[in-house]
Amino acid sequence: MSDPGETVSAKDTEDVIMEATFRALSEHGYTDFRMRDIGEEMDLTRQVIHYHFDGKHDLMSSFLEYVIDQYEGSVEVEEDADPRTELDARIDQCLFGPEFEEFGHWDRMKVYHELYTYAQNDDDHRALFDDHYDRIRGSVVEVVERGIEEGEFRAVDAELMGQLLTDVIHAARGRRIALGHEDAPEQARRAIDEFVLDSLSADD
Amino acid sequence: MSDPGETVSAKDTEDVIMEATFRALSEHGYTDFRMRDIGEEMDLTRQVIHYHFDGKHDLMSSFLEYVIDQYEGSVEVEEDADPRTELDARIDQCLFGPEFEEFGHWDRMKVYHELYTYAQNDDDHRALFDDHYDRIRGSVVEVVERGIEEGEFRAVDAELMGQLLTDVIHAARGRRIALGHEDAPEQARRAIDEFVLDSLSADD
DNA sequence: CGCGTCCCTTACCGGGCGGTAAAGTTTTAC
DNA sequence: GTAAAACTTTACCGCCCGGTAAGGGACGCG
Repeated sequence: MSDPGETVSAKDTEDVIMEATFRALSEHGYTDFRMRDIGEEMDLTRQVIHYHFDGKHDLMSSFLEYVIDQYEGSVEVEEDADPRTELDARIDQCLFGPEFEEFGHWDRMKVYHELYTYAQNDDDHRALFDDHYDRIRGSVVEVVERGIEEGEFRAVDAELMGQLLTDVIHAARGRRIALGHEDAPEQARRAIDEFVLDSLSADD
Repeated sequence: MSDPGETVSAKDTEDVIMEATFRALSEHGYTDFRMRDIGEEMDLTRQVIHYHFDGKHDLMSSFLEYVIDQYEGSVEVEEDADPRTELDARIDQCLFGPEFEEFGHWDRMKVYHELYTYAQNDDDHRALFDDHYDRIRGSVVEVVERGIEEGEFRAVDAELMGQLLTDVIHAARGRRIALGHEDAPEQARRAIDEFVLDSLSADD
């Protein structure tokens, strides 16, 4: 049969490995994470990994791209809304996940943030995150710029504003994950509203 | 001789081990960090560690306390200054280090941030960081509250403001360390000034 | 001196890790 | 139909890590 739903292609198996890697990483944490753990998270034996990937490092590089692609693919914002609405939507999505508190969202974020910190010791991984971060920040900057053009926002330094917002979002997520502050995202949302966006509106 | 500068006390050795641990961690990164690396960073053999500490985990717990104590001990702010000045000083110290760009400051921060992220997988470590974070945030909140009382700041939610500031600081440091954005602390400083503290002053 | 205590070293080990070799098994190609 | 190609498994290995056992030297105290 050539039914792509039945036959097992290399791509399918690689996705299975990626998801198993994600689960293993999520359960054990980066430092205690072993190749064997991946095997225990899927129906295949752990040795298939060496057929599809060239060792642990290569696997992690591919996994990092997988995670980043998934993150960026999950962002859905209607771009024709007015700037303030779009900005709110983007912030909410970064802080609370695509579908508010979707199951597994914080597990994914936990892995994401762990990889982010570890990336400082690996130039390739660092570059991947750097590009990714730039795209996230860029999308926020664009909205701010549009808001300024349309006269809805004050004429602030859009780059700086975008940077600040992304930083706050990132910190709040990190705090929820690393310290267990479950209300960190909501706090960040309030703080952004009261102290940052408040001064952004054009009428003052 | 009972000269404490000549005899080798347990405390001295433990400090030597702590500093060697710091260097090893700084060079190899948390995940590739081995007990053996500590031995290579000091004149003693690595086995002495097992005399002073009860295994790798116990060592890391002690090291975490050591790092946190050092961090908090390095904070020096004249508390009799007016609120805005003290707030500025605290922010600068968190962003740029005790003595502006003191040598080794960012190496220490790198280790600090790595431990912070890893703490999510260890309840004891997480608790240590949680308390620490609370003290840092608390000191910022206090200044804000004082500023409000003295009429220098608007009557904002001091807790929320303190949280926001600490989060921004944390994110900027993390970005400099993990992504190599050397100007992240300066950007954060500007953003805080222009978008946050600007709206904090009482006259508006 | 001699004995105990504290601190450190030398030598060694068991276990578990990532990785490989070779033998299936299934799918594709002609 | 059959041979090659693609994929997976079983079995195995060498290395390196954290940890321990045993001993040696320096100091304190009788």
